[in-house]
Amino acid sequence: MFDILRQHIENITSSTLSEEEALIIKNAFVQKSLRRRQFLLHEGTICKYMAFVTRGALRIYSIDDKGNEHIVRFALEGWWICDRESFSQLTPSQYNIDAIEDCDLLVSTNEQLNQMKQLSPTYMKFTSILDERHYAATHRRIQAYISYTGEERLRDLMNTYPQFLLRLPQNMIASYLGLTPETLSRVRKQLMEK
Amino acid sequence: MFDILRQHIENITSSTLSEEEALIIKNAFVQKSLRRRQFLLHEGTICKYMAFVTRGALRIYSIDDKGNEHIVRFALEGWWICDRESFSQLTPSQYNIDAIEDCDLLVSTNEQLNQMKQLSPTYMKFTSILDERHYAATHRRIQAYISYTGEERLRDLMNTYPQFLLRLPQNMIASYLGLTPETLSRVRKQLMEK
DNA sequence: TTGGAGGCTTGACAAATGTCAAGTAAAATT
DNA sequence: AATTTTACTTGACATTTGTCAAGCCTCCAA
Repeated sequence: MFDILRQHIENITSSTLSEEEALIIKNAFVQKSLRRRQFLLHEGTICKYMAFVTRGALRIYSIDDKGNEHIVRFALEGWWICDRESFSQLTPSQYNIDAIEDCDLLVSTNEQLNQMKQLSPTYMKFTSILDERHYAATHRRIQAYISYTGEERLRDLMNTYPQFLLRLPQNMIASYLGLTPETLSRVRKQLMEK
Repeated sequence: MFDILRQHIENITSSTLSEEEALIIKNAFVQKSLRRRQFLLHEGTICKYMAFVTRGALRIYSIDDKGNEHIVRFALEGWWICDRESFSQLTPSQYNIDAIEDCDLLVSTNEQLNQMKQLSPTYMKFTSILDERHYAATHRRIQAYISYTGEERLRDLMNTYPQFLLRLPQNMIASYLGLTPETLSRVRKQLMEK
């Protein structure tokens, strides 16, 4: 299972990990499995783990005053998930993370990650590439919200992450897009007709 | 002018810069001034500079098919601005950055920043703290868009960045919130009446 | 001083999205 | 397989937001 992570790091950084470095990284992670609907993080608690997904799907979401869920992000195989604000500043999280499907994860703590950055230049490079990508992705997402209608955001999602539409339930897609399930249903229909 | 940046770095990192480190950092930046309406970045070009604002205000925005401007972010004194995707990956930017007021900036290139990270542990710490903060801020912003109405986003802005409302024109605030100027005007009125 | 130009507000109407309720389809559980 | 729960769709209507047009105000430049 660690091989998936190893290959992922090597792909992203275009480097080969020495056996020594690979061992350091391997030792920094613990294997963890979640059944559907189990939680990795509960609102109000501190996010202790950064998780790499080797199988399954998760979501991070908040719950507003009226009890509505708002999904901020999904994570599928090869993605990372955690509430980074809570994780790095040790503050109680406003978010929940739970499994949409049964999942296999490799989890690590903040101390272990920091140590790894010290010990492995490749891992350091890896995290900074991920940070850049995340930066770009969130920028694009904000852009989409301030500029696009629901239909345009759906079309954008179809181009950017078509897997989501095949794999995740409509009500979650709707929440991710900032729409109600009813509106998404109608917008989908309109889009079909074109 | 460099003293503002130096103190900023010291504040954020809770460290004191040695004279040697301070010099390294100082040498990595060049002073640059912009008059109102002058551009730091034009759409379609590569973003060569990361800018620290010592005086004035700027915005980063895109222009859609219909010619509407969409402001992604503002930068006031003590803030940083650049299109980081273009900056670090050397791709043409989809964004424009221009001065809302006359500005004084300290600008640096990607190579210089990377070199600085190598040479100054304090600067390295500084950038990772900023990354974390940026991460948290964009998360909150996405959150606001998927959960809030226009009125709620305005109220949120009043709590988070009250300076914006005093200093920046309404039409830009509207664009930042993803509303038309007309809608913002009405929403403001409603909020006053409460 | 005066004449724009741009920014802000308001009104009337249109389009997009939300809410509530009902019905149907699909999936999970027994 | 039967039952129960959950997800999805649709209709009717309410709310929010956008669009277009007009008017007012302020600031700046001629």
